[in-house]
Amino acid sequence: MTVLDIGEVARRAGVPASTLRYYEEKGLITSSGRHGLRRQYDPGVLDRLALIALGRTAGFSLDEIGHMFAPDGRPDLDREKLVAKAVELEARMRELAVLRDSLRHAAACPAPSHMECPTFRGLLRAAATRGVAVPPKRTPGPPR
Amino acid sequence: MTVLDIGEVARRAGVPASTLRYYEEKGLITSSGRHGLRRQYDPGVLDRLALIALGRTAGFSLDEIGHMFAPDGRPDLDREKLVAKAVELEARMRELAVLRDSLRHAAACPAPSHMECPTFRGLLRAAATRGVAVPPKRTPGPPR
DNA sequence: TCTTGACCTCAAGTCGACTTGAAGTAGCAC
DNA sequence: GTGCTACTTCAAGTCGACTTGAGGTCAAGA
Repeated sequence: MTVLDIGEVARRAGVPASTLRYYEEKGLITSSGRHGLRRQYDPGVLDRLALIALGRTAGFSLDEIGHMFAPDGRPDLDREKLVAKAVELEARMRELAVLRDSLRHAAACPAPSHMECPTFRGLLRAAATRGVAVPPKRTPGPPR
Repeated sequence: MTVLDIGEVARRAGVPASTLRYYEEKGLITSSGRHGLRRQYDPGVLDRLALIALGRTAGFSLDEIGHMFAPDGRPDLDREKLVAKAVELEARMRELAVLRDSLRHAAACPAPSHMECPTFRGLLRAAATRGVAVPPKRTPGPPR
């Protein structure tokens, strides 16, 4: 009954139509039909898009997210994977906490050069020896 | 006196030589000379690389990091930027915390389908309306 | 009926941070 | 003097997630 035009879905989900087409091509969403040329979606796609958005912010790739749907289209989340991701998030959070403290310290440190501050140097050593951690990605956003 | 061969620097800093060349090309590091064709670095480059690594894990781009060095090569960190980054990190951490809790909930939730769990749906709504947050980048690692 | 504007397809481009490959060179051990 | 090997340069390729552009279609409103 209530089918949504791609433009409507784009508006409601807050993503460009091009992204919807891309997701469809990748098999992440399905259009329920066409109105002329135009894709129509049923409202459930909004939940699905929300789940995709959620997965993205949790750091899952689109491919991984694709595997989170059962053939019938319902989410079929692997609970072990979820827990694993939670653990991963936690590690990342700890890293970020250290970093945040260090940044604050560096900002407040009275040493004339940061290089003369023992705390800062200690931090550097840690960063250097721990190997480069996974950097958070900057908002990709529309190029240009 | 003690100058380091590029291979030595690579080994000590834990980055491939190609990365060092790339950083040099970008103006992030400087080689102190050559031994034949080979780049030589003085030991200070290790600190600099550590600082670069640190900046990367804090989420600064290489370009931003490039601006963190004074012309004399000493770090010249803009304290306001550091604080701003700390604030940004904090926000990101809060996001991650929410996400972690949600993942854990989803993993433990007894509802037959996640879609029937009110908590999960609430989470989805949040993810959907908040707009897609900055996803953490996955370890880039060597392609292939 | 005509226009308009939102959609369509498909190929190619973008972004950052590197890596890879081909072809060449030079210091050091023998 | 010969090899080996670790370096050199330069251009091009890679990765994921999209976006952009050119050229085309079509339903609905005037």
